[in-house]
Amino acid sequence: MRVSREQMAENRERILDTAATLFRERGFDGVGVADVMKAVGLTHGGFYGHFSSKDDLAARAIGRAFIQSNQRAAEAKAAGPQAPLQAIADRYLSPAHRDDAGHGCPVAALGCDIARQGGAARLAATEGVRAAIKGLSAIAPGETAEDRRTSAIASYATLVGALVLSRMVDDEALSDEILAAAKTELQSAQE
Amino acid sequence: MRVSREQMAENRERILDTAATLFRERGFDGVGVADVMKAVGLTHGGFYGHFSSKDDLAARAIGRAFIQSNQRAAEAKAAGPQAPLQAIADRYLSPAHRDDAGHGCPVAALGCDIARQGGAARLAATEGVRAAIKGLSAIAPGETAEDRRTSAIASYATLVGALVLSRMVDDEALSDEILAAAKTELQSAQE
DNA sequence: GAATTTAGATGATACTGATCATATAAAGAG
DNA sequence: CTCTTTATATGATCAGTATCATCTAAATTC
Repeated sequence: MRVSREQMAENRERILDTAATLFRERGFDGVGVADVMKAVGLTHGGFYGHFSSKDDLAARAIGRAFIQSNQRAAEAKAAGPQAPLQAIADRYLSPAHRDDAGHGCPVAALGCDIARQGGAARLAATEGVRAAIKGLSAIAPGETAEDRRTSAIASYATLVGALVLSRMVDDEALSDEILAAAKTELQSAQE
Repeated sequence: MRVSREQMAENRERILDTAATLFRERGFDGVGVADVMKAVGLTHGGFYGHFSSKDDLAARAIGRAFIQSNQRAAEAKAAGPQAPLQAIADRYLSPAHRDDAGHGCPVAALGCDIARQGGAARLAATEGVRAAIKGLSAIAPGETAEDRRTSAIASYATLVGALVLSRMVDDEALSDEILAAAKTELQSAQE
């Protein structure tokens, strides 16, 4: 059955958002086109009216996930009394973020998947990483702009690595310890 | 056709090694049982004489990858004139390691895949991470053992995150910059 | 409000992949 | 040297999965 023009646009948005979440939860190969469409409440056949292929969807979903993620980081900067980098680390390294990969950082959720992906998906991710580094550079410590950029990249890496490790391990105490250790180290690097 | 007892044991080893490499290169879902067996030079049917399932293989392959990886780190510690942590970082954050995921760190290559994996695979990875942290703790800076462990975990996270980021991006200059930035920051954290 | 367009539904196709039943030929036991 | 065992090979099954052709009913358009 046909739906209105704006309903269609909304459906497309929901497909993208749903895909961005499902991919982060289960990985690219863990989610089928039909899974995404079913989660949205549509049937699989209509998919190719919106996207040219699953890869196309993946690339756009990655782009969307990065935009949301970088936006959340920008929000965290502003809010709260702490230093901006500490505010970001507190959110990023929280158990809540660890336990909800579907709505979290796409690098931690899909980093190694993206590294194996081709063309468009890699490009979208590269833009996202660039934007994230730029955002962090504005609040990283350091005398020169170069120093701040170096520090921003290293902090980004620490955040990502700690979250990946904390999600991998099968022991909650160790997982919490990893998050806490990264937070502590980022704090002392700040001075 | 049947092969000798030791030939069979050797075949099993080769299946494990091959799987450990292929999984790191292409991810769990990117490699089929038949792919592994073909790479070893056997046919797919014989697989279930060696392992009870693909998940079983995955768990054992992860264990093997961690042992090899931690061993390489231990070797790097001893060799060379630099501080041990710097020696490890130099190897870990080298373009050679970035460009050869199949023989490198299983966390950077499969971290997010493992996080989605169940049971045995997670357990094997947890042991591997624990061992890696222990190894790094012995050479990390800090007054108390606790400080050293915290520092070791954070350094581990920085290494992993930087490698993942460097593999994700589609721009070699940026990729190199990420590796260099993490190396620099680990060096200055050392003092 | 009739004619036209089209978003999404239905169903088919062509692959791929995990798992297993059975066959076979070579190893190891006697 | 024969008999038994068994590591692999062959081939089948069953379940998914991406993609596409076709249909249909509702939204636009005139």
